[in-house]
Amino acid sequence: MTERATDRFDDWLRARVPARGLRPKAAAVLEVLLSQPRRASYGSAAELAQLAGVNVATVTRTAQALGFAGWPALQQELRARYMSSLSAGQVAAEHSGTGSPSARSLRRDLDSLALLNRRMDEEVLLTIAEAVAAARRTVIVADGSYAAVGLALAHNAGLAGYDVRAVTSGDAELANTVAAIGERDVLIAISFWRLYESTVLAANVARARGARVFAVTDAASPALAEAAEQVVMVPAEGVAFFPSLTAGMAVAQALVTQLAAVDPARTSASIEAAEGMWSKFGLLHRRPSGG
Amino acid sequence: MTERATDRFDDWLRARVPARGLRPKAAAVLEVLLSQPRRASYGSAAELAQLAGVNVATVTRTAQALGFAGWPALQQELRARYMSSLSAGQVAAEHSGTGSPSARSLRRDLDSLALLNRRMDEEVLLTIAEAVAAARRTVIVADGSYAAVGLALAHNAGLAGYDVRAVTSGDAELANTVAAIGERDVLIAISFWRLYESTVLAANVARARGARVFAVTDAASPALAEAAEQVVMVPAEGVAFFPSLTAGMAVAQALVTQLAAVDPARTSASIEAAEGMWSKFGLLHRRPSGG
DNA sequence: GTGAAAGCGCAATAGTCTTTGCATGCAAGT
DNA sequence: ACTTGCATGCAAAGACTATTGCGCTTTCAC
Repeated sequence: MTERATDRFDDWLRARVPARGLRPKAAAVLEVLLSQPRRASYGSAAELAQLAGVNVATVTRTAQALGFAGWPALQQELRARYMSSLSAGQVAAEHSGTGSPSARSLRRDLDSLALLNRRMDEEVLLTIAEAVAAARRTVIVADGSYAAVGLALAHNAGLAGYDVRAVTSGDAELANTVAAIGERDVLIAISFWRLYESTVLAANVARARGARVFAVTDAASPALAEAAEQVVMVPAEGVAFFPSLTAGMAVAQALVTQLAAVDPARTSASIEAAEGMWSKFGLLHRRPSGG
Repeated sequence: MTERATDRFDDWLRARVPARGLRPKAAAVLEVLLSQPRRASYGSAAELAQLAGVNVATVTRTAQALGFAGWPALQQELRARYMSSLSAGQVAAEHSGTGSPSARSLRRDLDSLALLNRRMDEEVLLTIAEAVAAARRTVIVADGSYAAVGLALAHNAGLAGYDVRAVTSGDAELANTVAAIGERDVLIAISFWRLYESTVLAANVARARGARVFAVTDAASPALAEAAEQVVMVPAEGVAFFPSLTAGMAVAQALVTQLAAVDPARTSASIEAAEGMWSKFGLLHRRPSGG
């Protein structure tokens, strides 16, 4: 299957990690390699270093630690693997558009979503959806711009009839909410690009309290992966300075869709109730059924 | 099919050939570009020269003859074109309704994004970006689950150094904010599926007060289209009860990317300042750089 | 057949990228 | 508390890449 292509890419790279493991900064470099293969396969060592938040030298040393002669050697292998994982599927395309930043951004998101589509393991999403469905309550931790994804997830899950709350407004609220987490609860940590200290902390505390913890991220940081039962990897590479939230949003959407399928009756009832309320409050401009 | 994608790629490159044609050696270079795009997009000018049986200098001159500054410039365009022609093809893969709900959701989003990519008029995004850049302040109205898109837009635009605020917490706040809107302001209304009454009202009031009004929506409702100077149409069809926010998020991302390109210096400075603050406050788990 | 013009390779130059030696700071163990 | 070892950043060195000026060679016109 096509899905295996990217898996092979990941596995291949991970298999080269030496027995004694990787130092923190080297691990950071590896994360970037896995989460942004395109950029890594084209860019220079210096560019990669900046993305990983390390010095250029560390990139070279990481390449050597992975068993390559240096960065160019690693990059060459990377190119071959990544490209073949891309072209593994049917290649049919229609592509037009000029090089304006917005057009490039759209194209990039399309690429990322294609990558996500192939890489995504549905089993993981199913596991998370079932956990949320079974939970007493679900808390979503999402800081920075990722808050948007968390909010969307919480909103729609709520609509589907589940108690899902997004914590997005700072450490104080986060502390209070985490304090109330218990054994029958679920915590989902959403984090792209930069990992906030408080997110890791919240995940660890929740885990210690017996809650089930999941993570949605663009790079499997050891700190987060350790606390999480399952990690959903999402490409978040953007064309400008900002990581793209598009693929993350697609995952949120997929998760809610899966959640809605766990107990269709419950979801239908919940949505019907919500629609009733909308009408009652006169919120909508054009009504669902023209009423 | 593959041939179609390649045709596009070929056409684009051939269209850049100057009127008076190419000299023999330059034609040889072009031939290699067309027949081995992968190698060309990764390799150096010297490698390409060897493949074409010409001198390195000829490669550079051919790039210039094709209207690029030099080989690196040509290569960059080549990469973008070639890569997207490859991966956009994944979109055409398997339209079947099989698979888990989450997998279907991802596929649907992928389709939507492909559609968006084809239909999107970059001119509109450019217009909006420039309006926001020129505005004293920008207000984003986004209720319900669309609030997520609005928040993402506001957050990233803020990071890029512009005063963009999302109003998402109800009619009271909306009323207050709209009351402060003036001639030099911009309002962006985001609305999918359901159109909230208050959104239409806000758009009309802002328009009446002389602000520039734009809309992002999945269906051009007359009420909103009337108030808006430009309407961005976004596919938002989901597989379950919920409209998908993925394509909307992609538009937000594209918009911010375009905005960041309006005044790169301003954006860079703003982001640098933000990064400095993150370090100062110790928010991040893995720091950008140990320095 | 001769002169002019243009293509093209050679080689020098300027710039960039990778690697490595060295120093520093942190952490673990005595 | 001191020492030792290791990870990491800094900076210099070395290698490579792209571009451009220069001159040779081919081609076409008269």
